[in-house]
Amino acid sequence: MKNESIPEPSEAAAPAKHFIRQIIEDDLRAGKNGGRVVTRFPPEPNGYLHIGHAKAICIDFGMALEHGGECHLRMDDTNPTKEEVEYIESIQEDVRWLGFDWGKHFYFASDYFGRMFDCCAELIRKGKAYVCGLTQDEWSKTYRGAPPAAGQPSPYRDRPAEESLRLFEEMRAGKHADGALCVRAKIDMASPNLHLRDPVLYRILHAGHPHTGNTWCVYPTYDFAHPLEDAFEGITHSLCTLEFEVHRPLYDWVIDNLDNLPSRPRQYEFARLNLTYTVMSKRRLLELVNEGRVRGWDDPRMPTIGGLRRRGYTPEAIRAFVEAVGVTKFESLSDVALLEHCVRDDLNKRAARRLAVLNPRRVVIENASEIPAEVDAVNNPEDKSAGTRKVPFSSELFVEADDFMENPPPKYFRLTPGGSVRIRYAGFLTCLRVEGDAVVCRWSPPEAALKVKGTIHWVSAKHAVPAEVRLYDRLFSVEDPMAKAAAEGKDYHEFLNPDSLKTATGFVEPGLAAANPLERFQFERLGYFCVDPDSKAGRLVFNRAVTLKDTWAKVAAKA
RNA sequence: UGCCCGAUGGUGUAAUGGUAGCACAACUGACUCUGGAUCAGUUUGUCUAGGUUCAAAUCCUAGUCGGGCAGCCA
Repeated sequence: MKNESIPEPSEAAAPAKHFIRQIIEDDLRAGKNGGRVVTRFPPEPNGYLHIGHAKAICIDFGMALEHGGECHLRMDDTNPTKEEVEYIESIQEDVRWLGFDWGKHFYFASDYFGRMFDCCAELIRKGKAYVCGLTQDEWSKTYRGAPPAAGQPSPYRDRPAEESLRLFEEMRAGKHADGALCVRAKIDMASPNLHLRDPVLYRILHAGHPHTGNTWCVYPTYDFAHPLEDAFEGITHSLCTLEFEVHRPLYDWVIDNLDNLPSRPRQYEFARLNLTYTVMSKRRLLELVNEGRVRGWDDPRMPTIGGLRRRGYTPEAIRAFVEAVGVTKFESLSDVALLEHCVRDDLNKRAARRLAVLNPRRVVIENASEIPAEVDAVNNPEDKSAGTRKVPFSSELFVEADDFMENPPPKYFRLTPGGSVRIRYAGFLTCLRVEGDAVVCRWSPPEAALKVKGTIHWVSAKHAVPAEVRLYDRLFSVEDPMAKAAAEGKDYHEFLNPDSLKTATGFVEPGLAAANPLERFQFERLGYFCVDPDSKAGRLVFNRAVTLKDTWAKVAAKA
């Protein structure tokens, strides 16, 4: 049935074979890991997820999904002094919203504390780890050393295994204060890679843990815990960001020096996502919230998943963006315009069209007796199945103030004195005169087929419903606020965009009064908008996700 | 400073020794009851210097620039 001369459409749509896809597919071809692909997304529950995490989520879950594997969601909670339960819920919500499913594979690193303790004891028994009594200060100032110079061995390095084992048990039993002792791997004090100079495997932390409570007062470090978590869960491809590259030899050391681990995971690193006109670090985002620069973690200007969701961005758009950005080891700065393109591209196909006027100008129709009571409007020209709706019409309209000019510049295609325009779905208006704040017009039916160059949107003044419309723009006015601040010795706050939020009180067509929170629409000729959760019956609130492309704005800006 | 990693148009990426391609952005034009969408087109690129090779973005060496590491953070 297939016509061989027509190329497979899937070929053109095939996603880029980035290096991680390449590795996974090579492994599969070579029959590694029994043909299984198991990945994991391991957030530390110490903050809200942002679009940078979305990239990692799409890669972690995406690679598994694409190759018939599974992806585990794992809370990497090895440091009770930094983590909070509050975030565990929101992380799950965000991953789910992005469209990914971990099935039954929801784990906590802390669930493995018992096994990890045993692994550490095994290393001690083998003479590959020891309990060290040096203070942090002594270690970093006099023993660790700084490359190219080698470090000096800890005086405790050759402590007999039995003694270390006994002390390790005492650490667990709570007999020692925070920092008094720690367990170190015995690797190489002369290594040019500092992570191999007897790194800490276990430390004492007398702190309540959000998940294990007071069961433990010794906790494994990331470097010891992570390879174990991966091995315990049978992870095949442990994908993380570039800053862990130098940790990989230690990751491998842990796995290679332990017997009876159930699997042999491999770590691969890719570049994290950076976006223009925003900041991405948890610390900076927290500052913006705490300083009241934004209204909260889910403020629609924030690059958090919660913020993007509230702004009206779709999971599909975010996933398309991540795919478009690609996966490499190059630390790049991606243009937020590409994200916005993905949002428009998705919403154009799916969002129902509605009429709304943000900055009203009153129009009075003189031949009121000739006008219809309502008109038919197409819900989505990109999707016939969306159907049509009735929109009430009357002799008094609101149009956008920008759509009328008494002294128009050249190439202005909208309403002008003596001129005519089409009004969307409802025939034509010809401007007769201006009377006070009102533009007086004569109405003509669609059949009149007046020759006009423009179409403007409108709402019937007596039927329209008032709405608060929040117009968002970029949070910062420069592409790379952190880099610019560093280069110019300034504070990044100086580059905050003072106009990142403008509020308009507009009017929307009456059907919109019944819209649900987070429902998305295109307001014709204006952009894509989303019902804010603040919205209530009688007090509608919309967020602008993104404007429509506006070529007139460019022409006007040049003139 | 030592080690590790990286460098392709304005931005993000592809090309796996054999015609430097795609997307976004920008700019033209066509079309249009959204100055939207769509369609057609244009501009712009292999960090530098050597080497290997019939042939180098790709391999080698050196340099330049950028990023990372030097927590008992992750």
